[in-house]
Amino acid sequence: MDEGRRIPQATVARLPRYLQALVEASEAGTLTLSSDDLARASGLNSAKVRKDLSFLGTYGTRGVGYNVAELTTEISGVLGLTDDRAVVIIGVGNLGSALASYEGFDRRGFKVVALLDADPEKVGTEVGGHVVRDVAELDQVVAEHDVTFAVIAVPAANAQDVADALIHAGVAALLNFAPTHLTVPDQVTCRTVDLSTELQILSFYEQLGDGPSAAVG
Amino acid sequence: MDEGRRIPQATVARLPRYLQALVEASEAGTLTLSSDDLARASGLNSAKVRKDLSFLGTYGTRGVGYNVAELTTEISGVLGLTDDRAVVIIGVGNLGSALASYEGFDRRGFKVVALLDADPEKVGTEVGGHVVRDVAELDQVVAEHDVTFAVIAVPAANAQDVADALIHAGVAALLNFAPTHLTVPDQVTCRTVDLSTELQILSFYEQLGDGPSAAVG
DNA sequence: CGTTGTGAAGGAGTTCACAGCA
DNA sequence: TGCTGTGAACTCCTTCACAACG
Repeated sequence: MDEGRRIPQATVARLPRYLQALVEASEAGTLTLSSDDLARASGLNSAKVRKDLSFLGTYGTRGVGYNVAELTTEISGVLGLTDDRAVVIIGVGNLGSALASYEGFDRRGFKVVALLDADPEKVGTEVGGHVVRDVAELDQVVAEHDVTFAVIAVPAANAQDVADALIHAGVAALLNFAPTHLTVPDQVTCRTVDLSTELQILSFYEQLGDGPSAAVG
Repeated sequence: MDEGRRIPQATVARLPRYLQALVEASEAGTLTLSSDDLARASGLNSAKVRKDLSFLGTYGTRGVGYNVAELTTEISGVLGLTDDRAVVIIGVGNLGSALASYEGFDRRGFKVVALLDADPEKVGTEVGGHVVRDVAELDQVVAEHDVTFAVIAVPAANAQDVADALIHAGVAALLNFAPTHLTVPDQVTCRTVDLSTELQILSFYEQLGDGPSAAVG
């Protein structure tokens, strides 16, 4: 209930994994999980799990473990997943189209409210249950649906311009799939996921013949 | 030229960014870049850039900067990007199809040699210039093309089985897009990229009204 | 008795600040 | 003079080990 603590970045990056393990446990009818159970499900060790969860407060019971329902609620709350969040996807190429049809968004409370593209050929077509709108309507769409999240799936050359437009429109969080660094003001959060970067990192460890498994984005 | 050094994980994860900045500089006709130039292009600071590059050896010239061509070769070499690597994609759903058509792979020396799926309806169809093959042919495909990399784009429930089959077939590096932790032996490298995890992390920092921008996978 | 919660120790990564070299 | 390369300080994260407690 209290929120005085500052949660370390590394811990924040792992909370989604715990959440997923909790959801799976819940679906399987499990009522409590020990730090060791959570560790095995997430590929971590139990000390790390306990330390991470201790930053959220005291939710475990000694000798028993963590209550699945209670911890699920707590982590969801900390991550800000209690209300649905409106998301727009910019760029309806291969990746943008795939993301538009991805069910994982809705399942976690992220509601895709619009797809936008600059290509007149694409505007008006239907993709993943949405009619593609013109990127020029961005401000309007953002205001209309109170959009806070955007997914950038445009070519690298246009990504910074798109980001600037999104920020101007009032979007506060960007998930960037363009293989380029985006410069954003402090109050805007941006994460970049680059597939070829991932493969290159993989390549390094592969040629080493061994490497740290795992890795969240 | 020497390779006695152990390169820190954090540095490895940033090398692709430098490589990208170098390629862009090269295309723009720039011959040298200072650590400060590289820092600005990658959204880092110059001390970090210099420290990172110092792990590769001594490639800079004091008072001048780094030779673009030379450093490009060096980083490519360290990442093991000198030869083309054969990649298979397992799972031809929305995401798998998008990845099959993604040009970023080829551009970095990763050659998609086959798409595989378990669904008989999909086997035989053409996606991104490849005829989809049956996942039962996995061993054969891997042997045929000397495949070392695989992209897993199947539902979470099947991901571990697919990973096991890939490892059995001799694949050494996995890029997993299924939202689940995969257990792999030490000599196999696995990275997981989960879109909804990314959004959840984003959500945390968004509600904070501020956060660390950037983030490679 | 089993499992959490946590100080303390240890390790990794970042930043500082400047000597050293072109 | 300008920029690299790097020891040293610092901050952040992980692991250990055990007291506290249901």
